[in-house]
Amino acid sequence: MNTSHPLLAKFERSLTLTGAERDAINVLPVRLEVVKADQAILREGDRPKRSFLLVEGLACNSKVGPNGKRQILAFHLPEDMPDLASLYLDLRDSDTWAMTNCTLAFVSHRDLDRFCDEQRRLSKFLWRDTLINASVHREWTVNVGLREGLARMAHLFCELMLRMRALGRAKDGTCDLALTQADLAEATGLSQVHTNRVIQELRRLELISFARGQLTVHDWDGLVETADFRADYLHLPPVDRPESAPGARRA
Amino acid sequence: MNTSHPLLAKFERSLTLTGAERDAINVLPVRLEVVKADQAILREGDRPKRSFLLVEGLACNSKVGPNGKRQILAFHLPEDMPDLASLYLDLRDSDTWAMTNCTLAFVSHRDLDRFCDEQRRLSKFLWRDTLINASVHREWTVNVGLREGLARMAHLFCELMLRMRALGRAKDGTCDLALTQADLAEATGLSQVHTNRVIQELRRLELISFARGQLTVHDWDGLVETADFRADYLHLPPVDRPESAPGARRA
DNA sequence: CGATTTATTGAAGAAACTCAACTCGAGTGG
DNA sequence: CCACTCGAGTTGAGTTTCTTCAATAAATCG
Repeated sequence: MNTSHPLLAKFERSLTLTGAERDAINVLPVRLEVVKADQAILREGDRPKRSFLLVEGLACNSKVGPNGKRQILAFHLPEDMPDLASLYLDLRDSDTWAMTNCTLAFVSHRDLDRFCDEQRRLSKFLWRDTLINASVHREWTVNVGLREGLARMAHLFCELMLRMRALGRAKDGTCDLALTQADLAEATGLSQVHTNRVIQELRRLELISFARGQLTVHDWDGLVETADFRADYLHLPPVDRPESAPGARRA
Repeated sequence: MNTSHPLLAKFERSLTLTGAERDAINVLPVRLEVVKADQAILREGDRPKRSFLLVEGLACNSKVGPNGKRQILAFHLPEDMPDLASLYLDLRDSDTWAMTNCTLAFVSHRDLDRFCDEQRRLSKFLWRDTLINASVHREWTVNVGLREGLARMAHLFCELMLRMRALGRAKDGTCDLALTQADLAEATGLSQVHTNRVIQELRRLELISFARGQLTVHDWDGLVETADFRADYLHLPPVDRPESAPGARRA
């Protein structure tokens, strides 16, 4: 059981911390909470007094549209802070859902605000984190607005695989992703039926497997090509482990 | 000719500044530049060393998709800072275009970074500004992913009218918007032909007029309803002028 | 005024949607 | 251990929305 501060892992994945910075993080009071799968963590209209880091689990950000249908706007993986925005934007403008059982580390806005005043470098890193979020949103708009079904789904798989990989949670082109086809439909703006057909096509092309909450990329280059995927928008930290490509071609 | 600092107007629209804050802003070196209509201001892949405030004109943020088609991701009106993100996110992930002749006020990242360190309240306001940008991106994803053509276009008109209004640039439900139907098509992810038909339908329903770079809303409530529009996501400052609704019903 | 955008129209076709039924697999409880 | 249930995935068929192509009208600009 590791008792280190949940925020440490997040910062240390990208930064080399000074002693003072590390101390400031360790001193930041956090409160761990667990949310069951398919429960709302935050709702549109909420005015949270604290933000949280996703320690473990899979969450999503979504909005409900006219016909009652839901649009998923982002998936959140461990070390994400899906609600950092509420620190300086009182009113929540979308919902956040736990897709699996999630462990959350809450920090009060009061403490976080002071932390940002005192730890300028780390504050800028957090700001940057919210900017990357916005960049991902932009790419999703392109995805939904411009790409047809097959490319759209392929693009989503590319993003998820790379992000999981960056967290060290993908091995040999395989990672756990507890998503149903219905979830993928809501994320791509496609119907469930069409989502199913698109996934079948991706399988037929031998680009991926996706079943029982597990994604495997068989042909990374092929997937990237059908997705028109360029990873820049994710602003991922440079890969330090020399593990070559995310998945070998025709693995 | 007003010679006051371009950033002052932006801050003062939402905040009551202290003398020290006002001084800090006035001391911030800016450089005014003009960009002609249909010129790129920034490109994907750029690494700007300065950010800018849009002083006058209309700009947009966009990305080019697989088929060479362009998706517009946001429209930028005066007092916006379309590229504030580059302050803490080196690599530009989208293009910024001037849609009309634009006047830009550039501030170097070095100066802006120091400004943010020293002026904590104003720094948070700028951070908040980027968070609102992200919120708008989210709503656009919903727009493109969930709403059908008519509602999608109506939604865009609602947003633009409210934002122009918040700037005091709309009178009697009318505002100048130098956009072509092709621009609107790129912003909504619809084809030009379909965009044209959708706009005709909005006219037929007597909700709006849109011609020669001028938008008029004839029936705000009706437009809001067909758009499924809720303004929360814009996080607009509370309306101080008691000018009732943006446009009277069946004006 | 002629040239060049911008807007509009018609018609055929593609992509994706809805509805409805059916299969499959993983529990659960008798 | 088997029948049952329930969620997830799959299939077929008809329909809608939107696209593309191509041509025409109207507005704008030098």
